[in-house]
Amino acid sequence: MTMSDRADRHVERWRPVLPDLDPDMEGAVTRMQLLTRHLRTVKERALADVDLPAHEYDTLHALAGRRGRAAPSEIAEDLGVAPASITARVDSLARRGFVERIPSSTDRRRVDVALTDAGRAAWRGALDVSGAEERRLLAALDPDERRVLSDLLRRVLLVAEQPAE
Amino acid sequence: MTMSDRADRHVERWRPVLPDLDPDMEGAVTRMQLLTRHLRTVKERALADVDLPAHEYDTLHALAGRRGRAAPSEIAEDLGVAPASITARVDSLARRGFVERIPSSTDRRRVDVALTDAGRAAWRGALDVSGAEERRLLAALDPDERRVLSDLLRRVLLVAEQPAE
DNA sequence: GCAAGGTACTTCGACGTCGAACCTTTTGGC
DNA sequence: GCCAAAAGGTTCGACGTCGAAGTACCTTGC
Repeated sequence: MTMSDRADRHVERWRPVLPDLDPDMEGAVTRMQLLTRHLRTVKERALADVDLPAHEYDTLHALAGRRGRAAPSEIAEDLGVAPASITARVDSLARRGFVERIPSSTDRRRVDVALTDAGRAAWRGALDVSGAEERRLLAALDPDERRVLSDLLRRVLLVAEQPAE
Repeated sequence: MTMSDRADRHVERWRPVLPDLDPDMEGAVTRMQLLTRHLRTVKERALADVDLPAHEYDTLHALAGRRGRAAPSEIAEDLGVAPASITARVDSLARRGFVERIPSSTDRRRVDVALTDAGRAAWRGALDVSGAEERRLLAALDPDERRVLSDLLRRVLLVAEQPAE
């Protein structure tokens, strides 16, 4: 006697139209999409309180994951966005003093983006609020269940990484 | 001895920087995000082959889920986008003859959007290709496992639907 | 040593999205 | 009945994203 969530209502609404819909498949996919979207919007709101657009925070985060220094193309790769998008992000962050562009001395095509002290501080300050909702949601499961969830998703993701044949 | 996926590598790369990261939490969230993004891009490519932008397909799909007729605000609600975005979508679909705008006779503020025969045919034609990747990925799990996955995700989503306290 | 091709980043133009403002119509109080 | 408030849809302007073109530089092969 567990409660219905929005995905259950979604499946219920579609069943009359598409009778051979697998409720567990559609349910799982729908829930992943809803959860991903939910986490994104809650994170955006939380970061707005710290006056940091989500895409700028993500850029700082990617930099922090590379020890504070990376090429624009590396940031783009890590974040899964087009390299062209990084230029504007770095422009804003540089204007705010959170990063600097450091031209490479060995290869003059390259530009390293480096986190400043202020940038690292801004990142650290936003780190907690940005992940708070993830922790709140996953607290619904105990550690063993989270392991099971993570393992099931790994098996699905491995198929996604396999190029369709 | 199961294989590593991209989320495992992600967690591995971050552990030195953030030692108190829970691998299963971060892994589960990262996998949901990667899977959602993967499904979106594969769907977009598949629909492009049928010459139908994903956002237009989604609009047809939402209409089909309402028996072929709905108000713009209802479509927006179902798709989780702003009502303002629907106007342009309906414009394109109407130009292609897939929907028509039908002014309500009882409430002259309202405009119903109605699927035409051509629109329903386009939707039906795209329906298979749009869901193919979901079926391919989830075939990695057997039916019982999909049920477990779906149930775990439901419990997480139910917390998301609860307004933070 | 030099031309051809590749690489790294940026610029440009088109597109989809959104919140806010706008216009019309309807509803609710009085 | 009338007038203020709300509701439905569209328009507007700003923004972020992307692919493609552009620019500068490096590397490879001869």
